Amino acid sequence: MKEETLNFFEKVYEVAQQIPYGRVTSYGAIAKYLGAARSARMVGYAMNDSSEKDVPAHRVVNRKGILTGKHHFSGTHLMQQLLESEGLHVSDNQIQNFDKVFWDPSKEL
DNA sequence: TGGTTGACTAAGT
DNA sequence: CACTTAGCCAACC
Repeated sequence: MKEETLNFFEKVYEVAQQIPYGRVTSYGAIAKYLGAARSARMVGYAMNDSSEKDVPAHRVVNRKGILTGKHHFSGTHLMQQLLESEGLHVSDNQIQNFDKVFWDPSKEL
């Protein structure tokens, strides 16, 4: 057995890792998929450990498509660069065509 | 056990 | 349309 926490956070990582390339989702969408729609804050909080996980945290933004968590990344624009590397368009910390690239786990899964 | 925290969201001003 | 306030809930100390 792994020493994984087996808690809410683990679920977040599971879903985040399933985000397809070139797509993004919101904290609330993940939280909702986990059955805790009102725990969107927990999702972001969980992403704090994403550094040690294989979680593409850069694909997770708030519901407006803004890179709210970019501040937690190593570089200032690392998160934006990662998204642009996936073919996304980011401007002023906000993902362009957010509704086009939005990936809802509740619908896709 | 209880209080603080936080990468959110919705509603109000 | 932009900023402020309040509600939310699980993890952490």
